[in-house]
Amino acid sequence: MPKVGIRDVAKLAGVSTGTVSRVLNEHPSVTQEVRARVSGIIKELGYMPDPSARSMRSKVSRLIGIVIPDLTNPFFSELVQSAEQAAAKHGYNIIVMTSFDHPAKEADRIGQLTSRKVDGIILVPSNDFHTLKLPKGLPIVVIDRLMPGYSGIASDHRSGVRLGIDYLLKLGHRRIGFISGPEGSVPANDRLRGYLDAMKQAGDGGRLAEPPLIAEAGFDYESGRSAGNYLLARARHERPTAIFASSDQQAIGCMRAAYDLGIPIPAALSIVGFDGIPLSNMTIPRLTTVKQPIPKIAAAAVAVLLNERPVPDVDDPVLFACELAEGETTAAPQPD
Amino acid sequence: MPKVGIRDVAKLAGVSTGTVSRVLNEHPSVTQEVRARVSGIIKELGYMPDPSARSMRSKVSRLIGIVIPDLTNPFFSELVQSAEQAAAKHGYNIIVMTSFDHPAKEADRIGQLTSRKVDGIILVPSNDFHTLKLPKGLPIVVIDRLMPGYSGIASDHRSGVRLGIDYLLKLGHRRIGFISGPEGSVPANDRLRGYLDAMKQAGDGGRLAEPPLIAEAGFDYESGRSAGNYLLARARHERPTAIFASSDQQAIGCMRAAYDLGIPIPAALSIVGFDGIPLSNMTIPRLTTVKQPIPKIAAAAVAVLLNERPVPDVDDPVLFACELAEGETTAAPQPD
DNA sequence: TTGAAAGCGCTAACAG
DNA sequence: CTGTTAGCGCTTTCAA
Repeated sequence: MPKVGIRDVAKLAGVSTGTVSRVLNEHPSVTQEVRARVSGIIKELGYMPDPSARSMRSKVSRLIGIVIPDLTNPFFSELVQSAEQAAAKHGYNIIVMTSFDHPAKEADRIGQLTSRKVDGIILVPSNDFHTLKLPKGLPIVVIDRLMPGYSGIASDHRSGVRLGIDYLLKLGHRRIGFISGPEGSVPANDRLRGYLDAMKQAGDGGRLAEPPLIAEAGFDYESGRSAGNYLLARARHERPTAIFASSDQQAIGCMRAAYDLGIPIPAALSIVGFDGIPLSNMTIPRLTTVKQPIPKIAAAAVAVLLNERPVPDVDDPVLFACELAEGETTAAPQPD
Repeated sequence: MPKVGIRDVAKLAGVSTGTVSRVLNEHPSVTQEVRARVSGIIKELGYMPDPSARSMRSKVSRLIGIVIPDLTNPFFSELVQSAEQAAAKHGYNIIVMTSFDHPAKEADRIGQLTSRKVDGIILVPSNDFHTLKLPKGLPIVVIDRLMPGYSGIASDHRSGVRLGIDYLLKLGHRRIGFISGPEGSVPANDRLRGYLDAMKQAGDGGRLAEPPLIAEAGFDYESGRSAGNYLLARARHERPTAIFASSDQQAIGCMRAAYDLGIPIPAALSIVGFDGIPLSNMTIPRLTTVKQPIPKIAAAAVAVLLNERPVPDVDDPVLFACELAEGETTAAPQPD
């Protein structure tokens, strides 16, 4: 089977390779008739244009790179999967890379993608992104963990958290604890601000817990567990009756902490998570959480790279609304 | 910044483009001295060879495709991540694609990868793989869900399951239920056989439960839950005292079923899962599970595609051993 | 609207 | 060991 090339097609169709190329690229200036004949031959021969040759001439690789901190994190794997779907619709494919949250590895990966001449990069920066210099000239859209100075797309963490806190307030909770994300992380800060906003507004002039019930932590399970222990290891009347965690994994860690301390959920403690990963539906009890519109974010990022959507302004990121998914970890507080 | 090409390097180094190319490709026949000078210039100029041009000539894309049913499944996402790591060590990158377990989508994706001229494909076939025709001439290695007739790499499901069942037997369990995977799935069958092997061998001449305590299910959470309900919704003395699930997600679904039925774990029911995904460590109680050596599988698959490891024989797949990870969901059975 | 022809940037003979 | 040179398979002017 001696590999069929564009010339074979041209010969059989009785046209020049130029015309075949024009058919391939849907160039308007080709007669219906010729187009039909050529397309026919192409199908008949099972001809597949060589992408290397193509991209060498046209400078388009139909490849998008995506760099994330950790594919094992369900949030990111869903993101990648959504991006793949969106890209595939346009004939684009995705190269995935994991940075493991190491700025050096991250820089290396971005370099690889650059030299691969991908048409664009979707980046979820490592938490410590300050040293990162993004290559100019290659379209990059930052996702989720926004970086000041680069165009970004994310969900509206701040108002998303408010959704959760307001829900707890409405249930009657007042001593609401908060497990924050790592300091310096942009989304972590946004989430924290959402919490502070909501608490202040509901504040009844300062009747809320003092000192503030905030524990700083990484976004992972173990951190959430430690933070939960910290918030819950105190006398009953100063202990929060509800905790909002900045990630589902944290929330699940916090559930473990409560379990180890013998605190029943939701009877004695309500918990709300953030992210809406599949896992949140599998816990016992099912986790109440604020769900991020991951597919929307991914699709928008792809659309930007494909110029189907304007590039978001550098200091005005595109934000998508979150929604609350009620589970079984929330209930009205017990009377003191 | 007028894009630096191989000729710029050649000119500045006072050599021909051929020599630069040889340096790039680590061809042995270049003097240390010349090699050093050229490398210097390359670095100085920040020259990056154009991968399209390269692969057009050399027929090597340094790209590996990986097609899996669902990236959202933690087992597969870890697989992809491991593959990415292994590939990166050799200067290869990974294109991921999701088939959603649709044979048609799967075929399409494989076609895309073929026309992209990737150097090889790592494939986890859809459960219904029988219609699938793999393109000849492109190295493909099937992993996890082996396909008869294609070279494959997986963990040793059969003996892995025995590990779990033997553990339960040693704890004293006799009525051990089994949640199998979907019928027709090769790994599901292997796991089932592991169960049957172990039960028969421990059988004391047939004293084991009759009829067999087997429930068929998909590998997902909901299926596991239904299967759990099925196995547990019977009178106490005929109910299994332990259940082995063919996947962690099933096991977690089964935990939910037990919870809903008011059956305490591990007091009244022991559960063992299979896979060893991160999630198994986050449940309450922590899941005892049989852990698959995912990184080994991924690395071996990459090694095969890179010719660093012999291609496994078509009817003799490479199998890696699993290991038991003891959690908190297993204990000796209660006296009847 | 279509054909002819000139490369894209690199690798791989083939000489020397 | 190194230079020269002929393309890889396609896209894209430039003419016709």
